Amino acid sequence: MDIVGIIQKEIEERLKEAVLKAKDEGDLNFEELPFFIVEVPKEKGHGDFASNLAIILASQTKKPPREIGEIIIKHLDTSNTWIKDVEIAGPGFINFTLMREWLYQVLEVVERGDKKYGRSNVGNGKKVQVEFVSANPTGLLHMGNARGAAIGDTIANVLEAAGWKVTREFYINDAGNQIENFAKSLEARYLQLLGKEAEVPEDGYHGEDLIETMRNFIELEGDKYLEADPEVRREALTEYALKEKLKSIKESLERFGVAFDVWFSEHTLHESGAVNEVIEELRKRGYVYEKDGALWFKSTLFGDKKDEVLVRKNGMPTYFAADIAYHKNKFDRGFDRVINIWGADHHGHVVRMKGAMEALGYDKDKLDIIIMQLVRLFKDGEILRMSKRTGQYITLDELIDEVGKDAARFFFVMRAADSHLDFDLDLAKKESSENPVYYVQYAHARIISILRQAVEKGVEIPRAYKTDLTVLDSEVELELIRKLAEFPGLVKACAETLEPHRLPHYAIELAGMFHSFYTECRVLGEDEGKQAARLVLVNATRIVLRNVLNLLGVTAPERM
RNA sequence: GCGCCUGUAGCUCAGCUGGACAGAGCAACGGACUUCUAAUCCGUGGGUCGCAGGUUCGAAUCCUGCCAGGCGUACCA
Repeated sequence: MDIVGIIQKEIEERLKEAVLKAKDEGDLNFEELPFFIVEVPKEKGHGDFASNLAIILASQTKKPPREIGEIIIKHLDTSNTWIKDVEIAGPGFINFTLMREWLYQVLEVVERGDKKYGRSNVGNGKKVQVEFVSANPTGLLHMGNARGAAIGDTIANVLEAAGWKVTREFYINDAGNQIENFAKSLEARYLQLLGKEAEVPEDGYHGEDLIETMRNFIELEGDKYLEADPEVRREALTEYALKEKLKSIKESLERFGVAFDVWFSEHTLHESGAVNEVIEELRKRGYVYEKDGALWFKSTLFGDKKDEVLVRKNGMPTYFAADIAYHKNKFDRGFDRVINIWGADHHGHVVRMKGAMEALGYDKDKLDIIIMQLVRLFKDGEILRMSKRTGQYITLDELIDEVGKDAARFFFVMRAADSHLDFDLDLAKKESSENPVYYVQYAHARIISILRQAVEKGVEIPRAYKTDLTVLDSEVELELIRKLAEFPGLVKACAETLEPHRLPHYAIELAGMFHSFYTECRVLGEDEGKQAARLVLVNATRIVLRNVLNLLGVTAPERM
């Protein structure tokens, strides 16, 4: 339940009634009721809620906003509401001050909601698929993948909280050119380890992890592929290496707190004929032509700058063709909505992909593609270029080892996806104890400590509805409750905009307000009434803090 | 060249879809622990919101043009 939302709606209704009544009685003259908002103002001095209705109506009614405001207030019926006071302020805002009881009501709602506080049903049980990370299984996960993992998983969490039925999916690019390069690189390492002359191709994978992989392989299989037909050899090496890489990717993601529901192999799309089928389908629909021996998709029809190759001259379908088949497969599985999280290096792909879906007759608006800007890594004050080819990159595992899962996830989600992210490794290490995530977790640990000691003293944590909460009347206490009240609206907004970065900011603000409260207000040892009310407040804060941390995939520690 | 993203305090970034005097965290400086965890709190300083126009009662937010950075512009993925 979202008290703020309910009150907003209520005020909106009352305002509408007032304005229409004013019109009927000839006090206001306008054609159409314009769109207006009821919001929680940033400034405390502006009341609990505020509306811009009077300002919006100014141009239609040809009256000054403040005068319109007066007229609206004259016709406003505030009976049976929390509204205590209404006034015009600034350029014509209508500010509402509510009876304090609404805040006390919030505590009861938080307590009753408990784990469900913040959840809603705007998704209405519809099916949504979130595809993210989808890293090439030719190496380990790097910082860019890590950012995608944190953002994708949090978006999935938020959608779940908003009532969607979510499937988390990882698309395994286990086909195509890169696999060829991968195979050649593996072969070179294999031969090298067995004392033969061989070199990793220039556009191959130079990372040292492949040496390790081939060492493991030799331990199992020995040198029996030394004299084998190179094609057979490469296939055996690749099969083994892909399995090993995928396993370690899974393990890293698990450590990072990310669990996928579906691991979807690109290879199966080629094998099943799905890729050829979708190409045929596009051909039938007239979106395909041949040129220079290759088969092209007319992506320019959908706003792309150039057409895109589906099948190469050598007869091999491109990554794009397979990806179309994959996305068709997604829609055919009955998802009401499909969300992709891609790195900025794929942004050129967006228009084509949506175009292809349109060409196949799907609703392209059901496909959301979130483009995530790349992570720039700094070490010793210098930019560290990341590349799988050269094997120059910090892995997700190393990141977890150095700064921890919680800090890493929090840090990645804190930045908006479309902002470039500078990640200074030295700083992250150095500041690990000052990282904002600890600030939030510390608030939670402090709360648990209070509650624990209360129990030890034989003090029961009182229920809100049985407690006189009106003794919570200091500024810090009321501010804290206001913050708790914001939470459901925030989760809803994050789900709508697919922008989870507001969650960490909220968590920091909430923790900050709690820390201020903690310094200013004692809980245990106060007179019984005050102690009881504050225990209710502290417990409610615990619930919200835990819930927001859960959404972020960050642990809420009991001790620090 | 063209397309997408970005440009807000010394640094890293928010700014709730156009609202009421531009915020936070680091960093700097000054205070606060015999009392529920000082991984904390309180206070101070710091900004022509890249630049120039435009729309609007009102612009960091929308439009146009510049400037700077990132990414893309493969029969790679």
